[in-house]
Parts: sequence; C-alpha cells; structure tokens
Amino acid sequence: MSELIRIEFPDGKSKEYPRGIRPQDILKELGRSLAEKTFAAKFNDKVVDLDRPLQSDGNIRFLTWDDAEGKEVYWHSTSHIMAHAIKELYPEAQFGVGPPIEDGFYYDIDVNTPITAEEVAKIEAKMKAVIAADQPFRREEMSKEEAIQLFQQRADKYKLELLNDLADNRPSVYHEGAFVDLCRGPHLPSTGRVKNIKLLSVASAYWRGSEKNKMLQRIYGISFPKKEMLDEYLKRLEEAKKRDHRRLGQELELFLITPKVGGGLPMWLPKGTILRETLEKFMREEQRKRGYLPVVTPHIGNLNLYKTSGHYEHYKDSGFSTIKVEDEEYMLKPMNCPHHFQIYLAKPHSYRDLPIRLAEFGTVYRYEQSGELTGLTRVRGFTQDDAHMFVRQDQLKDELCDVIDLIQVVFRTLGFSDFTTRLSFRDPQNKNKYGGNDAQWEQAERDIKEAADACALKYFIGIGEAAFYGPKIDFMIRDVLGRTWQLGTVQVDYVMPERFNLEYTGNDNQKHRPVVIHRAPFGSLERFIAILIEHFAGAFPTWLAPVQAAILPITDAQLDYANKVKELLAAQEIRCVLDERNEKIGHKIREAELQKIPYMLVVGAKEAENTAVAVRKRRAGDLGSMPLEAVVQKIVEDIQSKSLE
RNA sequence: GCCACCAUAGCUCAGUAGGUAGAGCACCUCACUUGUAAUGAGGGGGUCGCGGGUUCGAUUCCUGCUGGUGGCUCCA
Repeated sequence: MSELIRIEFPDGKSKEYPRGIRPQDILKELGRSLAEKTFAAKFNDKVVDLDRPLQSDGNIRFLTWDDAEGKEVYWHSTSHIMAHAIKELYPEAQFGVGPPIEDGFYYDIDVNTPITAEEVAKIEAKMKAVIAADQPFRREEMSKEEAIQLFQQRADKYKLELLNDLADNRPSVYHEGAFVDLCRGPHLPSTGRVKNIKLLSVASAYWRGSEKNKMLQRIYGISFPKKEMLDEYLKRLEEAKKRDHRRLGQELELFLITPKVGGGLPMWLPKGTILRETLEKFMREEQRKRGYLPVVTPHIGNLNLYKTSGHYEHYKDSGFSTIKVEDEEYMLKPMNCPHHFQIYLAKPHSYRDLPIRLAEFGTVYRYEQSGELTGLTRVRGFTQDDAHMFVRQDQLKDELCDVIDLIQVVFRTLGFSDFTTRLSFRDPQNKNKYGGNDAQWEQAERDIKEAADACALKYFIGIGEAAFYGPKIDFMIRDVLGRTWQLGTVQVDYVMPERFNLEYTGNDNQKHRPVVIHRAPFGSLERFIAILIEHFAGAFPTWLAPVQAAILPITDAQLDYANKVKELLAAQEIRCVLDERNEKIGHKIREAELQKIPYMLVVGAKEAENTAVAVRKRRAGDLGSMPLEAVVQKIVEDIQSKSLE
C-alpha cells in the first residue's frame, strides 16, 4: 500500500499527501482566511470533520457558511453546545434529537423544569460560557455494545432507543469537554467557532413524532458567524411579525375570527370581501376564457355520496359529525367533487361534448384539531376555487397543460414569480392508503409527468404526497420572506370516474370512461389570501386594494370640489373614500398611508381652481399637482392592467 | 387532540409585593380652516377572559374551564 494519497481540489488541481493527512493540515497550506471560515470538509461526497484522517485518494472541498452543508454543520454544533449547556444546568436532563433545520436548529429534551423565558436566558448564558471555553469537538467511534454501555451509564434512555434501532455497527459519539452525545456528526473543530447565538422559541414535540409517545420540550435556536447576520435575521423575524396576516387582517379590517362563531370559521369584513371578490372575478374571467362552466352546489350532501366517493372512509376522522335528517344522514361537504359528478351524470354525454369543465367557488368543511387552527391558513371552513374536468384520454395532456398555464398566469399576475412544482406521487410502500389499482396509478403518474415535461415545468417528485384518489401537481410558492407554501393543486383521477360510473359515448358507439382532473389554482381562497396579505404586507396593488384612492381636502372650503372628484372616480368604478374630517392634511395622509391606500389625492385651493389633484403615491410620496383627467386615467389603467405597482 | 406559555378599555400596552385600575391611539363634544406621516382642550368607555377555592377582602395567590400564541401530529 502506498504511503501517499492523491487529493483533488474543486479547481481540478491535485496534490499528493501522506496517508492519514487531515483536512485541517491541508487547510493550513491553503492559507488562514480559508481556514478561518471553513467548518468541515467534503471528501468524496461525504461531509467529514476537519481532523478526520484521510485514508484514500479522493476529491476534497471545504465547506463554509456559503454551503448549505457548511451551515448545517455550524447549526448542528450549536445545537450540541445548547445540549451541553442544558446538561450542566439540569443534570437530570435526557436528550432526544437535535438536528439542524432550514433556519437554525433545535434540540428535544426531557427535563422536569418547564423551560420559561427565564430559563432560556440562563441556557443562552451558559452556552456563551461553553463557547468561551472553546472546547474541541472530539469524535470517537466505538462498537454498538460499547455505545450502549456508555449511554446506559448515563441513563440516557432516548439515546439508547436510537442506538437500538441504529443499523450502523460502529456508531460515533462526540465529546466536548465533559459532554458526550451520540451523533453521526460532523462538527466544527471546537465550540469557540460558534459566534452569535440566539434561542428563538420553546415548543414541544412528541418523541419520534408519534402521538403515543411522551412530549419533549423542544428549544429552537439559530447562530451566525457574524453579528450583522444575526441582527438581520432578527430584523427579518420582526418584519414577518408586522406582515402577519392575522395582524394585518385586523388592522386593515379584512376579516374576523371570533369564538362566538367558532374557531377556524372566518368572517369576511367589507374590505376583505372586496379583495376576495376581486380575486374571484379575476379567476372567473380567466376560466370563462378557457371554456369553464360555472355551477353552484349546496354545502351538505347525503352521506351515501361520500361513501361512494370514498371520502367518508378517508375523511371520517377529519370530517364534522354527520347531520341526521329524517332517516338519512348528511355530511358537511369536505370536497366538491361528488356534487360535480352528479351534475355530469345528470345527462348522457357524447365524446364530442368533452372536455366538460365544471367550476365552482365551493365552500368545504373539514374538522381540524383545535390546536391546528391558525388565522386564515388553517381553518375549518374554506372556499376552494375548484373545478373538475371530464376529459377523454387523448385530451388529458393538453388539458393538463392548459391548467398549468392557467396557474402560471394567475401566480404571475399576483406577483408570485418564485414558485416551484412538486409532482406528488403515491408511496409504493404504502399502497393501501390509496384507492384504485396499480395500472391506473401508473397511467396517472405517467400522464402527469408527461404534461409537466411538455409544459417545461421545473419540478421535483414528492413520494407519498398524492391524494388518495390520484397523483397531483402541487404548486409551491416562495414568499418574500423565503417561506414556502403549498397553494395550487392539479390532480389526475382514474378512481372517481369508476366509483361514480362516469361515462360518455365514443365515436364507436361504445361507452367509455372519462378521466377527471381536479384543480384549484388558489387552493383555498382563505389560505391564498393569507399569503397574499403577507406577500404584499397589506399594500395591495391598486386593482386589488379595497380602497384604491383617498381624496384628502386641505380645508372644508374644497369639499364641493372634492365631492366632484369623488363622483368622477366612482363613475370610473374606482373605489375611493373622501376624508371630510376637519383634520390637518398631515393627519389625513398618515391615516391613508397606514391604511395602505395606493393613491392619495390631495385637493387644496389651487387644485380646485385648476381641476387638478396633488397626487401622493403610497410610500413614494408627493408627485405634485396633475390634471384630474390624467390621474383618473392612470388609476383606471393600473386597475385594468392589474399592474403590480 | 397533546405540551409549554399567555389573557387588563375597540386596539397597543402599563400597573396592583392582596385593599375593586391607568396611558397612548380610536370614539363623542368644542375650538382651530389647516399644503404631504399625529392641532389643542374636554368627555364617555373596563364584573382586569369565565367559574370555583384560600382570605376580612382576589384583577393580583391556588384550581378548573374557555380562548389565543409557539410547536408536535395532521392538512388546502
């Protein structure tokens, strides 16, 4: 065996080193600045500690903050530091898991002391002490038996459970000072490499995610190499709080949720209703252009309908209790499809009729656990912009492409340019969760993939994310704060047509089964609007704004003229308000700004004389006096073009 | 549903080491006639989430419930 190994670098260059050289030795050659920002190394596609001896030829890359994997190592080590601090503060504490996550890390702990804000402050202080001590992270591999013995000594029952299930026969533990943790690693060279920490929240989580297990306390935190990064992150959290749709929904009088009516049952206030109806109108218009037929169906239906569809079986835990009417049982509808199928079935169809597209803003009701309800994003009654397409097999792909196009048009119009697509397939390991047979599923998944390819969609595949009756294309929006949300959805269904015995007569005069596409671009109006509120921080583009223009007279001497301005705007269907109050202009402007009204039209003596208005654009400030006609035209243009300004 | 935390005026919040509460904004009245993010003065408004307990006395301490928040499980 040669005593030299060849290490290749990302730039393609390579160099020979003695066998057993450690990444940190190589780093020393490469200079201090890189060494200082490197957290770990990637050797032959495996992330390793910087002091791990390299035993074979291979390529190496050094991981820094700029690599997702570098961040993971950094946060993972921080989570160990937190566990270390907790162990020192509460020696009886036992530990679950403590991984890095998208933004930071958490650790699940079992400790008798409730972790209050005070305790969090103590833990943070202790963490800083651990960091200041700059103890090295030391990896130790051992046999499974040794590891079991070690954690038995420490009476760490969760770690023992993990060890027992571990496939790896040589588990690793990491030491930092007196603290030991079962861990795959890798870690930073030492605790001192972690710089700016912040514990963010305390929550709880079932051990191993199962409701049957004990609840552990989970502490979330984050850390950054630079103080400015932490400050900026905290600022972003503050910003997110200000954008929270629940807060804006109240401040801007958009919707109301009150226990007097019931949790998860939102009511739309006048301004929110304008927003909602404007979106509905937009969708109706797009659907009309694409040949959809509007229908309306009731909010409840005979239980048998849902037994036929299979919804009852799959939704009985998430549906409201049934309603007894005479001798029949009824159910609040959890989905609109069975109703739409009845409409399809009401008359025979020829292959010439297809595709038939039935669309409805259908309100559905689902029982959600009380702890799940949040604002408009998780509710018990919500309205889907639902439609069902009954298509022939040969029309399926085109129809799917048309739907994908519609969703893209809708998202782009609303300023969601950053979205990804997930093809949600069934989990082959778990076939009994789904209806239908293998052939149907394979066909449906193939159709979806072909359509996605034909439309040049960028997508990833999510195994086990399908609906019970078919695979889906789910549209995930990334909002301005970088969070992703699942909104629009398209589903191909071979199961329901069979269950409901849907048919059409083909040109061969034989009966055929149509394929059904379920789709909802917004998904749920409630959730969509919640995201929309946060996306725009309540400052909606003019076409969506509940109030599009505020007319602000300087003194009541201009009231007559101001009323004329109002009439003129109203005649163009511009939603406007006239602030007649006896207040200073600065005050009126402040309130209009706080209400995030896009256009403020200030009218004083000069404007009244010249049939003009002084335009102030939301956030942009004073644009000066302009002829009234021109301003009206500009606002109308904004509305008609659905300008995002 | 589970765990932790929280609940004071319409909103945002202060306060009472146990002696039935206060500010700002909002609302009403009056004065001011105002030029690009808060004019001034006065006034009304609270069973301190709901029930029980401890106490001479509870908004404050204990306890049960309800609702909210952060998560977990589940989902559009």
